[in-house]
Amino acid sequence: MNIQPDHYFKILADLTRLRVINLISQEGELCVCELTYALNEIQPKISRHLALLRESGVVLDRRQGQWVYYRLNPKLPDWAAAVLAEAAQGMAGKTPFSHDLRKLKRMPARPGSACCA
Amino acid sequence: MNIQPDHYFKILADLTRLRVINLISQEGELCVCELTYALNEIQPKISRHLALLRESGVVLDRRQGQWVYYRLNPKLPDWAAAVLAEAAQGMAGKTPFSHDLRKLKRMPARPGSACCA
DNA sequence: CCAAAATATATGAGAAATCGTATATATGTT
DNA sequence: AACATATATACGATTTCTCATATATTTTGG
Repeated sequence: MNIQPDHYFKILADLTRLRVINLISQEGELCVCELTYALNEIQPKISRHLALLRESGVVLDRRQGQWVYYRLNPKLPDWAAAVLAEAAQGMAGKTPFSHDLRKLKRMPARPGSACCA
Repeated sequence: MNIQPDHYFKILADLTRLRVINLISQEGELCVCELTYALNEIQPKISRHLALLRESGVVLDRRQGQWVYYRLNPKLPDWAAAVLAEAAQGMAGKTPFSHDLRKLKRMPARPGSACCA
């Protein structure tokens, strides 16, 4: 994977995308409806931002049944992955980033969760 | 200093500004005419981008005679400074970043240089 | 004080990014 | 097949960025 720094920063220069990346980094893998719920945004908005992240190679997607799960691309260049790690420091404890994970945890009937174990 | 990650990435999400930051990081301090020469851009364009960097607190300026020198703000949050350090890795060896420093070195009559020692 | 050099700002135009709404596609269920 | 859920995309409108050109400000040298 190769990416120009200015393109990469353009990708990160959006609040919704940063929140998505932040949540995905913390959880490993999330589907669209989880992100939609956690960020309290409408689905097409989340989907469009995920499409941009996918097309630019920042995230990978995987369909499982009716859900599509997104994860970080492990082939990101080292410097780009390091930028995300540093950004995580900047987001830690700040609104709205810190609220997103808590909201996610409170989501009823999350797709992966054992609802009927 | 405090800065929201998404705002910070917006600031970095421009090729001209990244080139400016990259050169300033490498040289410590540069005036507008040096940046204008090295990047081969018109002066108002450089000046406007520097104004944005100054207003957002990423760089500081200092007037010395007819020249205004710009340097990185040492009070950048740790994570923000670290992002710049990682970005430098991404810029290393890539066009146009790698050309800028060489062009600067070839600048005739650089303001700080001892032209008449 | 006047001219030249360095820098900053104002302005209007064009390009790009983002958004909400509507709609299309894919999957699972009955 | 019909329907519901999850996700993706198309579209037009609005906002935001960036730019080149023109002009203002500051400083130096005569």
